[in-house]
Amino acid sequence: MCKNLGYYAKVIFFHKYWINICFFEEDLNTSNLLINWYQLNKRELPWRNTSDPYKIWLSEIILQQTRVQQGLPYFERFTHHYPTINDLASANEQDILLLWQGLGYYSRARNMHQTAKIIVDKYHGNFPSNYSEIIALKGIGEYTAAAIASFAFGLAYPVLDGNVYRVISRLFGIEKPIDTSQGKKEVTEALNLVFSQDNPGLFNQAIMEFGATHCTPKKPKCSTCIFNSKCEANRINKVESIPLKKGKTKVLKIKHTYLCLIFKKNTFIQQRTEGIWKNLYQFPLIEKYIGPNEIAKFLDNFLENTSNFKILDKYESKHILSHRKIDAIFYTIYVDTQPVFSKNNIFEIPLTEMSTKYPTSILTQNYLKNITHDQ
DNA sequence: AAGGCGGGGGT
DNA sequence: ACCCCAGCCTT
Repeated sequence: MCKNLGYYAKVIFFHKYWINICFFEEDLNTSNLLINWYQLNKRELPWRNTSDPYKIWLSEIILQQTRVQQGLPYFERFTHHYPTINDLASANEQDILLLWQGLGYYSRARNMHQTAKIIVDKYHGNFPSNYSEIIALKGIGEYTAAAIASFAFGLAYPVLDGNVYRVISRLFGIEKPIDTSQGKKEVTEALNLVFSQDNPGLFNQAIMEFGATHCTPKKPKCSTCIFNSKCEANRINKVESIPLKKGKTKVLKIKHTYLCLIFKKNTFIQQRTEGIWKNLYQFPLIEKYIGPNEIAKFLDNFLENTSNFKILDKYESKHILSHRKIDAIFYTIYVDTQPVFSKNNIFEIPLTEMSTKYPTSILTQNYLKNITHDQ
């Protein structure tokens, strides 16, 4: 009786997809097909061979909006430097950012550090084991909470990431844009129909792996697919256009000029305090293009004293991000007297420490590689 | 609901 | 060029 009520509720909600719903209600082995496929085709990954919630959490934070291939070396680095959550909690943020350097979305590292300290202080180093406490932690949203809950503690929460959006929307032929609340709701309901309450962790791993390596965004392997006969997107020949997104991330074009002043093997840097690359370090920045003949004027603005200078190098580079396109110029400038900056957030370090002790953006790292290569 | 937040790889 | 990736947070 209850089962019937649930069934009709689903059919009513999915009136548009009712044929598929009936099909999936009858065929209860969709999750089994996925799990069987997974056990035959899964990649060997280090975080799959542990039940340590710390390692699982660490891997999930690293993998947010990040491909396995890119995150893998970072996972190895972090588990090597910080084998337990206590090690991570007692580290300082600068060292953590240094280890995170190059991975992007640096708020992940800052939030991870904050959460580690909370788990040590409030939970005595034991990762909380229920969903509501897990999702309350900084940097953990619906996806990551479900992943940790199912992988580490065997709790029945389905994960919904980019892979799952794609697999489910194609399987059910959902054409509503998935970056709308309506589209998200439809995918969530459909996911609940095929989710395995008995093997939540295995099912979650399986459907994500299937999306990552088989039901891929471009050129999915439909001809050898376990769902070839029941995939609605395949049936109506819309695999390439599903899932649909409204999209429209606009790219801002901006120009940066960095002044790398060098005085007796030392240089001068500042820490960013907000926005992109927050808490990372950089050479003094002017947020527009400065020509070589304007350098004198800007040095006067930056410095309280005057100095003879010589422009050693002009390094130009373009840096592409998902929401920025930065045209940057780096000037390498030798000065012959000790600079005194009028801005007090600029401080002096040995130039060689810029690439070893201070976390910086890839943009700055590319410049550093360039000048050290020249010398 | 929309926009900010990195960097790399694929097509 | 554009799209996407084991998303989250703020407004």
